Amino acid sequence: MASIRDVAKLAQVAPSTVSLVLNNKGYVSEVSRKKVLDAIEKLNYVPNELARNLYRNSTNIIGIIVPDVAHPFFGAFIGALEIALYKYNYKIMVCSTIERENAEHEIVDMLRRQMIDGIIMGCHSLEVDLYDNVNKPIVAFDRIINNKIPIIRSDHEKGGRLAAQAMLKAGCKYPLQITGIKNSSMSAYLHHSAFKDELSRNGIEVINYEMEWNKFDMNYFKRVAVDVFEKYPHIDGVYGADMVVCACLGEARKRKLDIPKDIKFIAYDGTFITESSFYNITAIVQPINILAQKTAQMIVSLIKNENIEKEVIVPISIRYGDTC
Amino acid sequence: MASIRDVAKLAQVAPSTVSLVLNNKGYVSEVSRKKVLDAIEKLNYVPNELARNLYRNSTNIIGIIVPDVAHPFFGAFIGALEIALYKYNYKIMVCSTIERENAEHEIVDMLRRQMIDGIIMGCHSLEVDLYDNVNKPIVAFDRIINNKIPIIRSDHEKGGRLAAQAMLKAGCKYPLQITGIKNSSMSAYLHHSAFKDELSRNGIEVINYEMEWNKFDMNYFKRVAVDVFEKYPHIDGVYGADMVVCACLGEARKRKLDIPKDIKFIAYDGTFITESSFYNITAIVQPINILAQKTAQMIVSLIKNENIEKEVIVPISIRYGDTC
DNA sequence: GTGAAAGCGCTAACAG
DNA sequence: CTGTTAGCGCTTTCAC
Repeated sequence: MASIRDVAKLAQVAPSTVSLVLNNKGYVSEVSRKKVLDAIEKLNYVPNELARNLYRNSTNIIGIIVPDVAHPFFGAFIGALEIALYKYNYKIMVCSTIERENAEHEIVDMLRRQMIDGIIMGCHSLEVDLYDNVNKPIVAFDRIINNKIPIIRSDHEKGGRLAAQAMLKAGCKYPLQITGIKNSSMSAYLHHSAFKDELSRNGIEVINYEMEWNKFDMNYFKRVAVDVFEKYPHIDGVYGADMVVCACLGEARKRKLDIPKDIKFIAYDGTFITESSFYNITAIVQPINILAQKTAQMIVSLIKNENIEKEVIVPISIRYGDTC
Repeated sequence: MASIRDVAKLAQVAPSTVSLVLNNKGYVSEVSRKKVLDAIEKLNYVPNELARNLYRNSTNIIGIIVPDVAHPFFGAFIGALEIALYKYNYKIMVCSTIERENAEHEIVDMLRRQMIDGIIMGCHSLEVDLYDNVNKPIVAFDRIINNKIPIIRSDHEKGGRLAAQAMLKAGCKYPLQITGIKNSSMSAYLHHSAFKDELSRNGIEVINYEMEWNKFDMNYFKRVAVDVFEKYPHIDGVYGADMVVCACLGEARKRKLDIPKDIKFIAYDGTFITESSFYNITAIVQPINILAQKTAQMIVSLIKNENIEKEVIVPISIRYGDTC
């Protein structure tokens, strides 16, 4: 591995001159510049980023924690974040907490150890106090951690209301919603309670079906779907996150229900799977790209020590499909 | 930021002693150890990983390139890789090439600059010569780069054959396969040609429908589905990757075809979306966890300079659903 | 314009 | 068992 000193030696200049050329800083005579560039070429020299990182005390890497990369919502979010952060010259390092409980500790630790410049926290931590003494850039995505850490999320209250209104308009009388909520600090709580309230205000009571929390595999959702229809065969509307609604649609088919006549479905999130199913599923669509852009912007501002808003709420909308 | 020197000063020992304590190396008297630990506690000291990285000339980060993190296959692969690599104490850094053409250059560059210790290359590069002079750990996932870089993939030939046999058994006479292949170095080529050959051997000709390459969005697949049925309304079997098969199923529904009586479907990959659709889609299932484990194992061996196999081929199987 | 020198924070020889 | 010292490879003052 050629170092900057080797280049300097070959070019017959000082290491600092090489550095200036590399970083396009200060003034370097054309003669020296040429000699340096030639030497770099000849030695096939590549600067060592680790030394730079040490000097600058930063890596231009942002850590991202999500429950599960393979989940369509988080997958899309991460993809969008990668692109958004790239514009600010940051790379991403992804950690999933599902199946790896201590991922959260680890990434906070990496922040402390200077391995990453900031964290985008998109999972539902149970150990909020983990973040108490970390006075470094952290942005919370769709989750309240503490009152110091800024948060970005969709307008879930409106999302829940939109869904409720669509159910009402479609003439739904016995709606059921499937929740997977640990506690009210999770913002999913917001749309589910808005959904319930809005319907209730119109004289319709929503059945709450509670799932296990932080479960994302299709087989589990299928079991939930079976259970939902066994316990509540009379329902004529289902509201829940994309994947579980997909599973319920499949179950409705097995039960030979006519969709949307017999039963209506609205999915929350509106990831590609609501469009890839047999039916186009009516969905409340979270604007993933905008969320990612805002999140990227915020973590970068935080790193630069700029002023930021404590809360960014992004508008949400409904996309009508065949199921409601 | 407290440094190792501050700790040493407070503990009244030398920095090297602190280092020994931190790394649990060599012998340190209980008295010194205690003093050091106290000082660390008091100063809230956290070692700076960047300095370590510089010294060791490694970061324990593996770069992963895929076309699209949000794609269900790659999402699952990345999730599995994260877990597999975690066991070897590596973190991952993800890059998608879709929408970011130069991601590939960048990540190779990071390898050169010592920012990452190795690369798992899971996208279909068009610039194979990019890798010619990189004499560092690279593993190719499902893709031939050059004869120096080891490859891991499923047994696609068998996958194609299994699909063909299932189609035959189901009595399919006019199968169509949807490909998205750039050139024969892509291993998708293998299963598609095996599929065609196997059916041909049984007197059945497969129609080839060629999609654009490296396109992964659902809307595109839906357009493809419409086009497929418009051009070839008489087909009674569709074979292709998960997402496009999902789209075709949706189109078949619109055309009121009876599934699987009128038309059969087999999806290649078998990601969760084949199980989340209205139907359980019959699929050739790539063993993502095993692929990820083998890939992780291989890149780690490569980093450690151990001997490795040049090619690892993992068995594949068919999962019967409702569509064939 | 350019070079010498200090230092980012840590590790590992090597004396003692 | 512990301290001194010399780097890892780069950047940046600060003289010249």
